[in-house]
Amino acid sequence: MVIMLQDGSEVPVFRQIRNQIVMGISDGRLQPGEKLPTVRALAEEIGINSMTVNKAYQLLKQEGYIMTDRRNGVRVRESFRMTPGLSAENEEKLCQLISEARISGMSREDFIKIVDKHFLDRRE
Amino acid sequence: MVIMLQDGSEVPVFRQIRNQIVMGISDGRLQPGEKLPTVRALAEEIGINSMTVNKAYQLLKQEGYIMTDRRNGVRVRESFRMTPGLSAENEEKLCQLISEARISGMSREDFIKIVDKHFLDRRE
DNA sequence: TGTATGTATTATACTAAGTAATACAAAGAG
DNA sequence: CTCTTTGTATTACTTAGTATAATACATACA
Repeated sequence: MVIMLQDGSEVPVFRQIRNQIVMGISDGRLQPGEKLPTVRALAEEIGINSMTVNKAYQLLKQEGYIMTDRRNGVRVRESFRMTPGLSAENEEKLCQLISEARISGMSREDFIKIVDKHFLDRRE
Repeated sequence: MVIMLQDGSEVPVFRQIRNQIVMGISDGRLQPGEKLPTVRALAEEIGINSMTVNKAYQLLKQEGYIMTDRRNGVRVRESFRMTPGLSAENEEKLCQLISEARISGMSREDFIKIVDKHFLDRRE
């Protein structure tokens, strides 16, 4: 899977990497057990420092999305043991999103259309 | 409307203020044309520097949520001339939220329940 | 003429992000 | 065994963002 950095973004690089890998897992571009690039390979590929890639991998590991092994490299976890639902932080973000959508005059139905567009998206 | 700061949060103070005011407008706690506290009053109320409050107000003004006047203070705008919908940035955030929800095993229906909970919430 | 308003300026301190250069432990390949 | 590649740890440095602090200014109302 290709990682594309948005250079003018206010989102830190390590977090952009983390986010794109999570989206890749969600939509099937990254399969369970699939091997990810090494920290050095990915760093060179996108032209950043390898410690920044390591930071992204550390975060993903801590969140339970990937597993790291000193010799085997980094792989997507086979099974995710998470309780289905939104984290408190994510529900807060969603609430904020909805507030701005409502003020703009967006309808509930149009909002759900966007939700469905992303929820049903799969590219496996 | 009472502004409550989360001290251990990674979200900057000026952005927490901005977010809470936007939510207040959305759910009706802040009415169109309603006067907001002065930068100095709000700063003292929540124990922060007045320039931090000013930064939040500047952001809200730039986004079209409030109007500032040198003598009249700060007021919620009477009408919001925005095109209904999500900004590109917000749709990206929503896509990210949904990815994490899907990986956790959350169903589309349960996600929409949370959406409705916030979309239908009004306290006017 | 007060005075209270948002705003501008300057300085300082702190933290996070990112880079850079190494070094180390582990495990497979030869 | 040695060599190489892996993730990881460490240290140092730069840059940018956040927040505070102390003023000062223009504006407009009482």
